[in-house]
Amino acid sequence: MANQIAGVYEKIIECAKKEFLEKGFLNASLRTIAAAADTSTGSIYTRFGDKEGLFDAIVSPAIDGLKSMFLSIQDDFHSFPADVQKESMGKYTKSRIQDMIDFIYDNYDEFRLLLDASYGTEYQSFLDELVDIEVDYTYRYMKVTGCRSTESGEVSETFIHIIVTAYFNGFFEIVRHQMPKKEAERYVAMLSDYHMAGFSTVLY
Amino acid sequence: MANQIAGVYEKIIECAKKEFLEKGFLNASLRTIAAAADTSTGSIYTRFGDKEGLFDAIVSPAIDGLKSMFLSIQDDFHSFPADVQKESMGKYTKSRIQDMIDFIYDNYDEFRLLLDASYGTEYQSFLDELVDIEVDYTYRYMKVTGCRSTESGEVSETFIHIIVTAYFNGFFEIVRHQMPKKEAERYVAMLSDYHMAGFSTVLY
Amino acid sequence: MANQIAGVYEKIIECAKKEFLEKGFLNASLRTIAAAADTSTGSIYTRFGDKEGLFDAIVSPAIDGLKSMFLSIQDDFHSFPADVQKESMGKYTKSRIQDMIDFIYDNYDEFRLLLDASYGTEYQSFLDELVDIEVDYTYRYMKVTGCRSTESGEVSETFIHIIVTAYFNGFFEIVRHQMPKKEAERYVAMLSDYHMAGFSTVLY
Amino acid sequence: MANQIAGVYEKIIECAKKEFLEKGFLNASLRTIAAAADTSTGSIYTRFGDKEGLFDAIVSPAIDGLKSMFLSIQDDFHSFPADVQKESMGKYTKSRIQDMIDFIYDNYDEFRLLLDASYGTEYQSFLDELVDIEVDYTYRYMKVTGCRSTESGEVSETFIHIIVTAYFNGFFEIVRHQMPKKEAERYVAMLSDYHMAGFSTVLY
DNA sequence: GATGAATGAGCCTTCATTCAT
DNA sequence: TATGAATGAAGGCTCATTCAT
Repeated sequence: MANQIAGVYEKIIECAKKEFLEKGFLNASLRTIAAAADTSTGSIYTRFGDKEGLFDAIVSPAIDGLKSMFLSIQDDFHSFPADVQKESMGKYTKSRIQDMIDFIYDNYDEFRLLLDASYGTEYQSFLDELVDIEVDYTYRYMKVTGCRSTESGEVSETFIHIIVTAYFNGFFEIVRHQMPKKEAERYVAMLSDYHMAGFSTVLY
Repeated sequence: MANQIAGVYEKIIECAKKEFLEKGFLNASLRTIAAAADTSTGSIYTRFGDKEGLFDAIVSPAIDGLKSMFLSIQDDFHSFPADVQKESMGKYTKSRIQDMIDFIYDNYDEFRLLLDASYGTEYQSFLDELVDIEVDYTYRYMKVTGCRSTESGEVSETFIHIIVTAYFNGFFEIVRHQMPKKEAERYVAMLSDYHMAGFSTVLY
Repeated sequence: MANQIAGVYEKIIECAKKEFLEKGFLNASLRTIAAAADTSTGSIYTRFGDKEGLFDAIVSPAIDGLKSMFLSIQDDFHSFPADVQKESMGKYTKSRIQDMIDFIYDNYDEFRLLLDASYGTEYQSFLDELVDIEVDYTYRYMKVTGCRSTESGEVSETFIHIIVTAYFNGFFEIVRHQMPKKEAERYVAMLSDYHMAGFSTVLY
Repeated sequence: MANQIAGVYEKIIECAKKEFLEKGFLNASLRTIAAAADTSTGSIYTRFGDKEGLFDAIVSPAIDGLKSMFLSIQDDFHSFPADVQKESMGKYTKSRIQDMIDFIYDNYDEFRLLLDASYGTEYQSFLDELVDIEVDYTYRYMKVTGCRSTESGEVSETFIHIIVTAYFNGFFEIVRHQMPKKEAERYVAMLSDYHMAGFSTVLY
């Protein structure tokens, strides 16, 4: 059984990144990618199944990494006692967010792909998963801290969903705007304050 | 005089809406649209110039309507004396936002098109124009009300841009999530509070 | 019965000239012409039958004019006695050729159309008719002046045809090269000498 | 290894020749060609890139062959001493021209394509290259043999260009008129004499 | 006669995917 | 497993011409 030629996988990934970034998923051409990677279209299919599989391969490690990082951040936080959660929320969040920024800037192209070139893909709205996680934990947080806003019906689940989405959208502007990292860090800090304030208005 | 056959224009628009909504701009097929509308591809070209022209015809009245409504809201508000602006801001905004919601729900499909199916189109980021307007007026408001946050450099223009974008993105979730109108109204109200609070945190 | 609107015919002709010159017959668009002439495609069909008819209308007066001028030149010359023909040939030809040059420069665009933009048209090789006439008279001339080259078989009809074609092609380079008229006159003179010399080599 | 199916290339070429000859480049249809060759349009693109590439593939070997043959003829001749050039000119030319005729008749369809069906193609005026070469060498010849006509200004460059063009046009009438080869040979011989005579009239 | 919308075949080209080698 | 040619549907678009008004 012949093994796959070493290095081709990586080269395809590399060239595909470029092509997808340039033209978007829908307008990218597998032939162009194969040619740039000095290989055949067939070898893309062997490795990645199809066009979407290729996109997936590029992008899913970044997603998974971010997601699991995000999950562990949340888990850690929510394992604190309720009162600790309540008082450390702001501080804690801020400190851990830096890890996420680091991760994003270590995988910058992948996130640009996700945000700017994923139309036509299952990742079209990759934010949603992150949002869902955050929403989930927000609920737990509210329950634990005795926040009644949702139970009373004043605040619907959809609303929470939306503001969390807003938060993440805002967050990822650091990618969409291709901000230098230093700048990004300042913005995210302000954005957090901004949302924290909004949050307090709504949840109490 | 060779007039266009009555009703064909409307039928094309109607079928195009459906097709675009279903497949997105890029994947929509003019042939399919023409067939569904019982006419020829040529007749689409007669009426709309090209594929983008067709999309444009569907969507631009909605955009123009919303934009001009938005502009007049802003103009009205900013013609008040500074102190009136400052105290009436929240109330005023809320009352006029209802008009926008009404307008959006009167042109719901068009806005869904704009938000979910415009990839590949000049409207790819139709929000940006709205955002620009709002940002503009926000600056005027800050100047008039003596807010120093931007001048001091604490708050950069980019940041303002981003939070305004966040606000509009949040706002249009009522379309993306296809919320029933009643629900939408409540959400927007809360969203406004939410952002107003964030705003106060940042601008003072 | 409604008459055709005055001036439209001329305007169509004028705009069509421009379009044909620019794009060639095949790539020219009747719609473009109609639009430029502030009229409808239909009105082109009323006046000219079809695309080729339009080209024809522009170009055939120039052709007919040149042809009849050419014929009368030939007729005049060939009504001279044989000996007069023989000795005056060079001089006569030269003097009358000036008339043709004048005519061509008075209808310059039309001849450019004929030479550069007639592909796809029955005029693709408009020279041929002129050539045929000239060949005809050349034969008469040879018969009258007792030239035996063709009868002996040394010179075939096809050959004569070809060198006459060569002559006319050379002649019309004044159009293809868009030579200023003064320049054209000098060239044609030299070209005539050139061909006269070649002719004498072959016919005796 | 995915090789092209044997014989398809040739079959496409063959069918394309026919189609181009029949309808000219612009009006020829790739679909028709593909169908006639029992293959898909895509396979034309695989092999030839595009419509023009297909035309090119048919025609460029013939062009290149003729051009290089022509160049080597000229080079050989111009490597003779001036006096040899002057006296052997006629004889030499004639003998080598036979090679060109042979080559043309060995690639007859290709030259018909070039002359009658290349409108819309970069070969639209394939003669010009040949003419340029000839003009070039003509100048060298005049310099070497001490001909002063051009330096004195009596004969302009344009004029030389035109008569050389005339010569080549005359030459290729053997293709345009689809002359039998034997006939062609006789004609070309006479044409050469004819032009040689004209040439002497003008250049001395 | 004038209009110009309608027609619909036809154009070249591109593409993801398949599959014989 | 690698290759890359083959497929052939589908794409947007243009056009000369027709014909109802």
